[in-house]
Amino acid sequence: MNVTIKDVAKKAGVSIATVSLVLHKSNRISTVTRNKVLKAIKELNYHPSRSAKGLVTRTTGNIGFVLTEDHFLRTEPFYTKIFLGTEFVTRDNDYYVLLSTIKREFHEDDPLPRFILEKNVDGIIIAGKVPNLFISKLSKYKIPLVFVDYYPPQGDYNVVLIDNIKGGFLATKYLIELGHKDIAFVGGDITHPSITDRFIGYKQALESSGLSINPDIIITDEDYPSRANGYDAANRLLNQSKNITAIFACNDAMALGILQYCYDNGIKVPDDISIVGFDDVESDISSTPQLTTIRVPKTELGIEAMNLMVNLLKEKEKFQTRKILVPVELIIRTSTRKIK
Amino acid sequence: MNVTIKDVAKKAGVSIATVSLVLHKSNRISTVTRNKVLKAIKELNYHPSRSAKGLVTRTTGNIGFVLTEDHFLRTEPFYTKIFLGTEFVTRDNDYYVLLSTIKREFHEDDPLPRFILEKNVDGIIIAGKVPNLFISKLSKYKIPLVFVDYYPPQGDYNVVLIDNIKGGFLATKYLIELGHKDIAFVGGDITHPSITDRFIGYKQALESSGLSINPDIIITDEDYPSRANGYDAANRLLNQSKNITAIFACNDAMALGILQYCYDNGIKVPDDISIVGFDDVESDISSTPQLTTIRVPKTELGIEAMNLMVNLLKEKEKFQTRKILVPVELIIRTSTRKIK
DNA sequence: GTGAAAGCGCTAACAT
DNA sequence: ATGTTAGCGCTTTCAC
Repeated sequence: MNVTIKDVAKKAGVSIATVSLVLHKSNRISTVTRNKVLKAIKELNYHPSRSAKGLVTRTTGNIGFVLTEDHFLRTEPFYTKIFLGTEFVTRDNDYYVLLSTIKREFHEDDPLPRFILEKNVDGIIIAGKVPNLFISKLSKYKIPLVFVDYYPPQGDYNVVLIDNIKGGFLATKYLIELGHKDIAFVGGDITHPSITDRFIGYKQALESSGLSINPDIIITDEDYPSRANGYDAANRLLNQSKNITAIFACNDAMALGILQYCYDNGIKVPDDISIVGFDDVESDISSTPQLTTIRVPKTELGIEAMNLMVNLLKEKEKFQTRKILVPVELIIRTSTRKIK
Repeated sequence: MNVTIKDVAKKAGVSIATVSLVLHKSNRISTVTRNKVLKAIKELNYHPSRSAKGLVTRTTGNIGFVLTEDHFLRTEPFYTKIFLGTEFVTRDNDYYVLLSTIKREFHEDDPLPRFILEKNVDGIIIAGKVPNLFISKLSKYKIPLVFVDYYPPQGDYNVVLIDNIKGGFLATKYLIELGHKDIAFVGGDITHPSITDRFIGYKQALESSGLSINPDIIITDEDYPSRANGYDAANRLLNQSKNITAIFACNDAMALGILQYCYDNGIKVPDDISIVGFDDVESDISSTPQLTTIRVPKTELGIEAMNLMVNLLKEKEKFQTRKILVPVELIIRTSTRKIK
């Protein structure tokens, strides 16, 4: 059999209550006794049974992590890294993470993740955009929630977000500082909050520099910010507006598509045109030229989200909803250049 | 409070033992009683407490899933899909999956995943190549193991593998049937069992067709089967051996690198050279031409691994180690053509 | 500062 | 065919 609290108590010559007290950092235990107990725990390699603990405390020690299947399977391991960040935090916090995907299209009678139905998590972290219907069904369960990289359209929630506005601002500001004036914006699904914010940052940078916003060089009608759609957007954009000297793409995938289009059509980057992306994905093969971009600390997002959750669970009632903005950083590489 | 077995018993007008018996599909319960209980369970939306159950059965209901961090974060979601496969199976099997990554370089005093130290899993699935040191440290814990997409160099283990030999054979055989005779092999790390097997399949196909194996057109000294290394291998290969008409790359990443090299150097695919890959990766942007390849059912690998684990846990002692080979399939696209 | 004991929800051996 | 009950390992209240 496994070693239990009884074994520890016997070895340390104390009662099991004392062992429990030591484990919970109670200060009503003398240093001598505490050390005896700690020593016994170490020698026996004792680990408390989660089942027993859970039974009495009515907690599970599990945190659910939910995201849509397509997010989880994305080629760029964006959400995978967020997940990993949450996992890192739990290593020091005595929680386990249970991951479950849901369908991107969530229907009325689609099942919720089993850990929700069975109440087998103490809290749930939701990563990326999820269907509204899912959120509303989930709300009935009164489980603490933390959203990461997505803010639901309505309601007051705990969220951890990239500072997208700042990122859009930094990217655009940098291009302006390089002397660019005709700076195009290429976005995918502009209804996505992250893209909207990057676009806001773009506009703020232009305005703050006294540059006007030219709707002709703003492309936001692609349905998804993919590489292929970036290629397509570049095609439309560059054939129509000849005086563009720089493009801010809403993410690296689109930027890489634009880069590809330029390469295929003899447009030199950064000589003819400067390009800035967003995300800082590591491609399997690095692009030529290398992309100037906004670095998003993905793992950090997960770390922040799980820390938030852990605190939330610790403080219980008196916890107020919190918003955390994770800062981003401009990474200057070779897809941008100064112009006169 | 949550609804417990007592509530169900009261509602159904039976004892808690009867409820438990019904739950465990005992046949010593009359149909009438069973239905009463089932009805109460449904009406109360009762879910047994895992903690209580775990406490008495000394099980946790959790399965660990371990892989190296670099595997998990690979651009192509190969292992992510395997993981998802395991998750799918657990939805019907009342287990939860706990994922933990380990370092690719595992050192003597690196910590094992916490769920192992705390004995909080009933079994562990190990995906992809992991350090030998990790396996040997793990073995001390006497936890049932299933390996997926990797076979440890020594020991008798439960494994779920791709039929790599068959895949290598199918790919090469197809090229031979198209009339190719000078078929190069481009592999990455040839010491990796999967690559070794694909290479064996390659040789078997050549031999079975009476073709000789030409060491000059076999490149196996790249350290990792990446796109960049495929590019590099193509560079060396095609500058040195002018009469090659086809290349079997050990995976799609390398094949795409080769494709890129051909494109950059004016070599037409499939006109000048036919290329076959392995894995059937979906790229963010589909290559031109599209890659003929061997499809590997990734989710299926996870499903098989978890099924194996569930059965293993069910049968306990009398379980003999099992090997499962998951079949692969030739996917013919446009990177290959018949020659005269 | 420490211990005794109740009880969390369940399973399984035993009784009826 | 169904019920009674001990006990799994732990936390927590209450006594001392």
